[in-house]
Amino acid sequence: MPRSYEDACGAAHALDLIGERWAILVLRELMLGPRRFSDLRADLPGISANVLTQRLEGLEAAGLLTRRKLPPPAAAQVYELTPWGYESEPILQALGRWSTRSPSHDPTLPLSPVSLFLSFRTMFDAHRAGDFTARLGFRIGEETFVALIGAGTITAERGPIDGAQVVFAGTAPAIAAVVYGGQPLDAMIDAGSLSVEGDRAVAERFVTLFPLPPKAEMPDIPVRRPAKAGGGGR
Amino acid sequence: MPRSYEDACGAAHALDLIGERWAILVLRELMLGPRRFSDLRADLPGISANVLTQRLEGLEAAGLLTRRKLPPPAAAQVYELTPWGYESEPILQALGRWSTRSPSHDPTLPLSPVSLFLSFRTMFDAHRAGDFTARLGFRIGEETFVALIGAGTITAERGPIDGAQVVFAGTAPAIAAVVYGGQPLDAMIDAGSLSVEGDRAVAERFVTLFPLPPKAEMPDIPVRRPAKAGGGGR
DNA sequence: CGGCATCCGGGAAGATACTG
DNA sequence: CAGTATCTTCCCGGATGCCG
Repeated sequence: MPRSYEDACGAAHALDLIGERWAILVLRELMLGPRRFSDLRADLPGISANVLTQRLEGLEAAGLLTRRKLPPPAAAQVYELTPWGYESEPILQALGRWSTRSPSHDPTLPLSPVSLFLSFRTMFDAHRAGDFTARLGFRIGEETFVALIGAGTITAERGPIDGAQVVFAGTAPAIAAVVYGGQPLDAMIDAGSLSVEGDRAVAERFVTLFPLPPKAEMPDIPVRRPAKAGGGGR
Repeated sequence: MPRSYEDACGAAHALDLIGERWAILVLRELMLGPRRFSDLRADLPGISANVLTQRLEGLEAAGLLTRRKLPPPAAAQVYELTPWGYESEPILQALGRWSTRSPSHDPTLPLSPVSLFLSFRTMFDAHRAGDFTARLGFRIGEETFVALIGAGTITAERGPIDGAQVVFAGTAPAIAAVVYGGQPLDAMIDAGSLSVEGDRAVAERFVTLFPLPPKAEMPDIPVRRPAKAGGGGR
């Protein structure tokens, strides 16, 4: 572990383990189950192969994930979080919940499917859901996900969409635009960005269950003078 | 903001704002109220002045802190979190709570006073406290802090120790050794590492209210072969 | 194709020295 | 005390190539 903070504070130690660039986002992509190297790379736009390799090695050495060989014929290797690795989800939730108040957040950026479903877990409002009960399916690319709502709780995970009352099909950003961006479902469907099959009323209700808090106010920043010569060297 | 993750995920955006090295620890040191540049530097062992300057500028630009001039005679400048900045405490708590299960955590490292009191807020166990009520004072160096326990909640903040039933005096690591390290209060007092004045029974009860979870199990790491020649280059 | 190594350029972090 | 300037070191990110 190069460059530790050398600080007994728990937060500092956590950052020793997962504070390097991309590390937390790698955890995010593994939070809904094992993935392959190229899956991770595809859903972490901008990461380079060598950095991903380094992070996977570091997280493995820290005991946060293991690598497993899938049984033949799919002789691929997959990376999977350890139980302790899965326990890092509250960190992702705290980061995500806090940043929704950021005035500089840009919701038009790319969004991975895993991010979307973790955001459902994070932003679900039990009070708004009341005694609403539903089983929703989502088809995003080749993958399917299921959300189960009931008793004021939500589960959101990878899984088959069989038995869902309603199935959304589209990209993660398109679904996010409806749930978080206030885009009307009709408009998205008419535009061909999204398709919804099954109980439309359930779909309409679902998209109201994830309210965002108001943006934080930005203080005036009194102008910073651009550094004006002086100072020494060695 | 150089080097953004370009990802609409809330966690990724949070890391754009506070993911740089030291940034979260700067927030930590400001979490209990305004501090001066040299205070921050003293409690962030290892940070260099220019990096601290950069972080303060970045966090100010992001709207997380403001700088204020204290009124004369103390014409010093202080850095203070904005309301939104204070709202980042759950991130610190999630990091800290999660890392207590790390097998590699070293509690003998240095610990700042602010870290200690934030850890009280984080690790307080309401169930263990039951209907225990107390007012505790802490003297650490030149600073004093107060913890108030009652109705299954705790407050821990900077403040005068007047009216405390018991006053601890010592370093943050010494107090942590008793609360988290299982060191008996008597032993620490006899060794001169700590002094306790006032109601000893209250002190003894207090140090039992912050239990640590069990360490995570480390998976076997199947040996990584140390790279065996080959590979390319340009 | 998946995974990993190596080389390179740029930039952030760390250490040190100096200024107002 | 509160920073700023400079130098060095190391990490990140992109490109390329080898290997199973």
